Amino acid sequence: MPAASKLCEQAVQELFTQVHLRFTRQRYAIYHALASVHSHPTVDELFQMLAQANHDISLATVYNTLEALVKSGLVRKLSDGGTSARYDATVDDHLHVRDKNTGTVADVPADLGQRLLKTLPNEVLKQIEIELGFKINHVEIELVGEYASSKTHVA
Amino acid sequence: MPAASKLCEQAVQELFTQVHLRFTRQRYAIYHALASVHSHPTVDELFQMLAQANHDISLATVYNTLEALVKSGLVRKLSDGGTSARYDATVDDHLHVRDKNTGTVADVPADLGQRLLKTLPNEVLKQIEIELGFKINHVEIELVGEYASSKTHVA
DNA sequence: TTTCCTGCAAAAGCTTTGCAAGTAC
DNA sequence: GTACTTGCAAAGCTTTTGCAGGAAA
Repeated sequence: MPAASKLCEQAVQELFTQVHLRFTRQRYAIYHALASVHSHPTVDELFQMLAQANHDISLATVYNTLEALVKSGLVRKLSDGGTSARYDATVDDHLHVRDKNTGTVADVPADLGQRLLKTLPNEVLKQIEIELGFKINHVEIELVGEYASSKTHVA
Repeated sequence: MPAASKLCEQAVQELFTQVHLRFTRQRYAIYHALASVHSHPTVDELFQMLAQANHDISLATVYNTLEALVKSGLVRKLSDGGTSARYDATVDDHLHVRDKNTGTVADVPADLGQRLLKTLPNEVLKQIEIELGFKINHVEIELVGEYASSKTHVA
């Protein structure tokens, strides 16, 4: 499993080579930023982060690169509840928590997440694949709700 | 649980009253269309459906109404993998299957879905709520993959 | 050298909004 | 009668695209 454990240029370069992606300064910056951060940023948030870190990069490149990373399977595209997409450099199955009020997405601590994921009965998933003629690539679980403290603007 | 089992005007009107939504011809048409259909349409798909059924309605109203329905909890907003949102009139927890290639979302047959959902251990969910200070409103599970027959345009 | 990537700016989609007229309550 | 909805068109977002110059392999 190609986890983002080592983020030095060399490691990322190898990762890219494995999936036949050219290694560029911009792609490294984007992947590195995404893998270093625990939130699941939108394109624009990522763009801001990179801009502030003095990386000179264009918004279109962020879009293009993320699409390329998703296609290679190095990054996953998530739904935020709202208008724009969010991205996640962790591609193993894991749990997300989504705040209804803000759209932000956070990870559930690995141990708890695993406990929940491991309970999913494989034979049921297999049966779904057979009944629907559908190949499951991964399972996405989101706990939707709100933080106790975020009881702000609810209509 | 306010399920969309009876869709006559009266039933929907009651439903709306319960959640303090004014009952209008357009809102009825939108909710009825959404609840009658098994796919999980995008705003535009819904708008097309209504237009073809001779309902005279504006796109903005579809957006406004869906937002109102989501706020009242009568409808759920889903992520399609792509650019536009999808909507679902079934608010009980249930499983979705999302086709990577087309973005379409379908339901997993209720019996299979329930088998999977019932395995989720409540005590783990509770613990997540406590550890994160997060109130879980509902659980969203998506099986992402592709139909055996939809092996079309994959790069 | 060849092929792909980047950046810009322009275009295309999706969603929201202001406002006047209409409708539920 | 009052407050909320509708519909239109315009504005605001997010995302994609064409193309010329630049960089990786």
